[in-house]
Amino acid sequence: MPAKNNTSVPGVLQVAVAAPAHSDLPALLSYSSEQPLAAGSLVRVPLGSREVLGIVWDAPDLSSLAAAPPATATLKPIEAALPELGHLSSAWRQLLAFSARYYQRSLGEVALAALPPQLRELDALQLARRLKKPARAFTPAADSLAASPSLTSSPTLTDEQTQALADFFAPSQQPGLLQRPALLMGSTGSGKTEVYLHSVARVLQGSPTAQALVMVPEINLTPQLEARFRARFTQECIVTMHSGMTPAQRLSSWLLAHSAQARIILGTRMSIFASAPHLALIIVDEEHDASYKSQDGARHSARDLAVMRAKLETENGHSCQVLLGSATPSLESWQACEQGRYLRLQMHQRIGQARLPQLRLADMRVLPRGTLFAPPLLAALQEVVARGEQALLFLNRRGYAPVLACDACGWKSECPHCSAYRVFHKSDRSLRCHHCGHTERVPRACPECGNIDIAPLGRGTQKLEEQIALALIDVKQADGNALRILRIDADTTKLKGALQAQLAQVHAGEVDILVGTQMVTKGHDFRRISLVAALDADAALFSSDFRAPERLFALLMQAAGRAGRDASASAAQMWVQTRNPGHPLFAALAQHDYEGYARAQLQERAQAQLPPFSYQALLRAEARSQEVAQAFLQDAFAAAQAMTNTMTGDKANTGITVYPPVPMSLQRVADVERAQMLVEGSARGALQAFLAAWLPQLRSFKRKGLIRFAVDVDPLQI
DNA sequence: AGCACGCCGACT
DNA sequence: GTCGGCGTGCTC
Repeated sequence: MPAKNNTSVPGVLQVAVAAPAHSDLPALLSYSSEQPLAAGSLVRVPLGSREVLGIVWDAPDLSSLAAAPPATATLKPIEAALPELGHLSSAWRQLLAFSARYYQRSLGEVALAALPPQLRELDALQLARRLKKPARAFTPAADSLAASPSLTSSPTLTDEQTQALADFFAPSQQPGLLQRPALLMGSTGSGKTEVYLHSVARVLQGSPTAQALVMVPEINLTPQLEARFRARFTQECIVTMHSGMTPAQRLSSWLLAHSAQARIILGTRMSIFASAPHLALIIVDEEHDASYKSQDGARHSARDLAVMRAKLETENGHSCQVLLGSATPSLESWQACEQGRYLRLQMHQRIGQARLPQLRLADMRVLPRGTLFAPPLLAALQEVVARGEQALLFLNRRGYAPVLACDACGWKSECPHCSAYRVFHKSDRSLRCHHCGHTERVPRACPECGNIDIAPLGRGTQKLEEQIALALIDVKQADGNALRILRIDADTTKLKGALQAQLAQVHAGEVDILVGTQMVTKGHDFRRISLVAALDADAALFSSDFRAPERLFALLMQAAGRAGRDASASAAQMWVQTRNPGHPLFAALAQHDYEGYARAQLQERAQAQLPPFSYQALLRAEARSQEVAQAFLQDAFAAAQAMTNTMTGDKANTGITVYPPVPMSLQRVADVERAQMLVEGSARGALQAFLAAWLPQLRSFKRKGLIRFAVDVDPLQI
């Protein structure tokens, strides 16, 4: 949708400012300005008693003028223009306008939140000073740029990699038409990163100004990604963008990308909003990963926005392609391939001799209750260690035990502020709530009845570390020394650089058995691990969340991918301890059959009319009491029903289904009660139209005790 | 969201 | 007599 300027008034600017979602303010505020400023320009404007950063926006077209702007004579003038900053491109503005509309937030909130915080804080003078300082990032000297190609030594591509690249860059059948997004399906170890590196090289060589954006799901993965790109593109300016950077670093990276000096941008989901005027390629690695969906503020999906951004950039005159990559794509992306909306690129083989690990199920039903490790798994661990290889034990629960309980009276370590148990951490003998952070020393005796015998129930990674050490106490390394066990989880990696240091220990072979949470299953390239074991996968098998099986399959595939990456390692094994060895998920996993599993899952989803065969939105309310949260949602529910009834008219079906409010599964967090209600639409457009008509009414249902409410469009967790 | 204004309790 | 609690209301 090209921007229309048909209601612009000379001397009047439409400006987006950081106004919250549910304030009375319109999306754009009018200010007077002596000089005309192009849309996308940055300005500082007075707002109430403060002065804030604003973005000059395209004048709205007549149809969207809800309320008449104030009389021109009474408009406040802008405080200052910031011409040194240039302007934000039309494609960028359209992306942010789309994001605001689709995720039902105000334009100003979304657009301003997409800029680096420091840019918002600095006034015109401070900014001018900041811009004089050369940005502290690697920029190649001009002469070396001309002298050597940007692409340095790269390994020979496999046939599959060559084919994937050829297909991705094949000229579109009809010139001028939008290139379809591509989904690169490559099993772990098939060399997806190499395809990314080549794609970026190709795009950068295709145009002297072209920029590429590469996203990874987690901040932890940026260092190794950055290392790979810096080693390959020694002559290019590369910047990173993630929330772990200091405000000054973030501003610096942003300015380099905005000024097009940086040609490669690496980052987490936030980088989808980077200003990059010549963006020609967006890569989304591990596109199935839930981390691409923002869980705070505007709940956007950076993966979905990447597809939209490529489209908008292309429509605005310069072609931009998008490449999604995963061994286990989201069912949404997989379905898009099946329907021909996305181009499928497949790589089945692992590089070199590396083979996918063999799945070994340990049937826990045949073992005495309370067995910690299946004997065959222990035997396999011993063999692995004896060969001087490494093993990874994976348990998705940190701490020592998830709950502490009293045998005598039944007391459990509930958090006083949340509807959850506090987790026992043995190292500092604390009870910690993983939701609100509330921490206390472990009581000596049961606080209810004084019984001394309070016992930890279940196990977390700390206990697992202890148990495996005990179970293998007689096992020595090949050279006769004691086993070295290392635990990696959020608790051991709190300090900056700790994770990198611990991973280095693993790489250096200073560790025999690695114990960890989900954190270690993602992306890290372990060379000598030949055995991976998932110790407690059963919980996810029977979860009420319809996406749980999809996630578990991806998680186990990804975990399995950590094993056997080195050709010299012996046959790699993936162990799963389960009481449900007959579950179809394991059969598919044993065959490494993502496609079969995806088909079966999609069929189930189709029958139940679940996404991607329907579209969902959640309305969430937080309040001082559950009654207030529910009462608010009840009003919203009634309004929604009234709407669908009127919308129905003569038709039998509006395509919208509204479900009654329910408490959230984690009902109380930090003394805030939470409830939600689900809205389902048979089509994206129908759901969007419904939300746009419904949400403006909700403000009038606000009541005392209601803290906030928000919608989550395309929620991942229900 | 900020940040004002505004009307009621314990301190120099 | 003032400092400060956070309840309502406004911001082109």
